[in-house]
Amino acid sequence: MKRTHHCAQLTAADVGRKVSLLGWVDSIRDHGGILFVDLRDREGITQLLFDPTGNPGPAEKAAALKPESVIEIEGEVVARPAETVNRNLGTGAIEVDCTALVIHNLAETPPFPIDDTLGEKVNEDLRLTYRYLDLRRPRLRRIFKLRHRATKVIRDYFDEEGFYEIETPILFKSTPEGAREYLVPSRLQPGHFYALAQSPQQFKQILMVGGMERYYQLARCFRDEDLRADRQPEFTQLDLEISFIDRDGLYALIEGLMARLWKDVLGVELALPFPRLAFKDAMNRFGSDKPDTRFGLELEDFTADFRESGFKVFRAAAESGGAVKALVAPGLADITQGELNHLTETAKSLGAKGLAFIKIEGGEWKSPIVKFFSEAEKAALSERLGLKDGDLVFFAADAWERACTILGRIRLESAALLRKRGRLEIPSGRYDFLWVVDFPLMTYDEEQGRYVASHHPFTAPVPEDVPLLDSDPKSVRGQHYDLVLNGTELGGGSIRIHQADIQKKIFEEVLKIPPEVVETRFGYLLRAFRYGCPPHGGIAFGLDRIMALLTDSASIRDVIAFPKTQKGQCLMTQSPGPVTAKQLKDVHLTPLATG
RNA sequence: GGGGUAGUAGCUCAGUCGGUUAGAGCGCCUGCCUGUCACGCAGGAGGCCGCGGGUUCGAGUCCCGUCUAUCCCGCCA
Repeated sequence: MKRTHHCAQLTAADVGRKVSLLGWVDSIRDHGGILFVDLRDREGITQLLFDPTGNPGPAEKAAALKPESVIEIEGEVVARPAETVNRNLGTGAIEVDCTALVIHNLAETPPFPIDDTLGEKVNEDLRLTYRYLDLRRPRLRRIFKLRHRATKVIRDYFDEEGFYEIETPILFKSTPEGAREYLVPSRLQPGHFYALAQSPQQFKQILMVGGMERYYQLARCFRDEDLRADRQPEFTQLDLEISFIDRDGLYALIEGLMARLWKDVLGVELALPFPRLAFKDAMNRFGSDKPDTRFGLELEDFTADFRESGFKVFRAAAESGGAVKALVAPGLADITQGELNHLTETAKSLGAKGLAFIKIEGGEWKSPIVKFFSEAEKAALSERLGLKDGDLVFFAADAWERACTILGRIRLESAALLRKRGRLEIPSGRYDFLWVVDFPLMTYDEEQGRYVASHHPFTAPVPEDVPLLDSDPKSVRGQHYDLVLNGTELGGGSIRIHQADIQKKIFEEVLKIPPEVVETRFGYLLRAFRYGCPPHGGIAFGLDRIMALLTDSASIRDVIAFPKTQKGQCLMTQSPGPVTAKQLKDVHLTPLATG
């Protein structure tokens, strides 16, 4: 089998050349006598000519072809008649006059069109069932080409920066502190289980203790949690860890990586360095710890203005240490009742009791609550929000973080409504990177009645906040950082604790994990920290999320070759599936009676 | 676990107020066609209206349940 060229290669310069091409039949145009085939391979399309007068054998065979069949041809490159040149095709000036045709695989009719515009609309479950057909669409071919290029750039960059690529175990032990894990029963150790690694976190820290200094990995990770458009049960992390580095060093390293990725993959120059925003400011201004800063619509704080308000709901929030936040959607006073109901439901799903609003129409404030406002309160709103006719104002009054979160969500929804009306434009090709920093090290978990690590328990506190660990844990800031792009969290990491005594204190005294549990789960790590542990830090990125942004994909399923559905199934292979009684017996499992 | 959306021909969809034989475009099959490139022309086949139950003289249409996909909340150290 010889292939002299691929299907995007031949041009007018090749006229007269004898060539051999292999690929898929993209389309057939049978004119009764003469017959054209568009031959497609990974690289492009070349038109084949089957002429019954010149080469009756191949032409007769070609009449039996069906789309998506795999064929091999030999022929001569000929110039197309001037008036039939296809300028939309790189190879449109020529065609191959076929002298031989081998049909390697005559395809059945595909269940859906292999076409970008038509195929995009086809139900995803059908496309996933026949993923190999979906993958033939140009859009997906481009995605996986770009994914390959991106991982190549990543490997080159870290190689130049002195990193080692090191693999860590996927079969790990259960560490119930984090995400729910996939359990793997051990055959050799009856009653014991591995857990599939939810991230290489602990191993990469041990690699630092092991003196590797600079580690990275494109690591497959597993989490048995409910899925979303940006979450799959198995996904790929770009994971790295560095000894002897501080936060600024890490920011510069990662900014260099992103700049290289965007340049080499998309040809886009990113402005460096990325802005940094404290968690508190991100919440106050955007109502999110992963703010989309491509548009304004920032939140304003009116807590002080309503501390003595006649409007009980606002006063109560302000008096009890919460916040009163407001958001203007310019020109959205024409919101429909349905849209407003939807926003209210959204606010309620986040714990709001309702969604207070004011429509400004014809110089009047139309709102169920405005009658409770004093003139001073109205003046404060009017002045600080710069209200104009046609504007719509939303309010949230609640505990600070909840009030921010609610309005943050309303901000995104309002932006979507404004975009739909053509009143807000977010240019495609705009990439707003930013670092979110100064996260609280702990947050108090009402359900468990104790503090839990906001990021993970290995995050080092900001040095000047260490004295507060005992007195006021919730105001201790962690040396944690998230990289956010256009409202998506690309990744996060931290400078780690590298001293056994501080790590033990965090586990036992702050997080209140019983010492014996600390010993079984993390004993080996604490032990390692006692034998010369370098200061270190790292970060991990969702490679799938990065690829989704680089390829403008709505879901990471588009950038994963064989993704799973929201119920965690692979529709093509029908996994997960049942196993035999013997298999269960081998791993010492007995099924529970169900139903 | 909860909320939203969708499910009608192979695909994408339409289907009025509950009414007679459920339609369209693409695809598929047959025939014709020697310069097309979304080739064209003529003809044809193709339906458990996701599934189950209910209301009704009558259900694709209304009600209840259920399944699947998807979006979101919870969850994701």
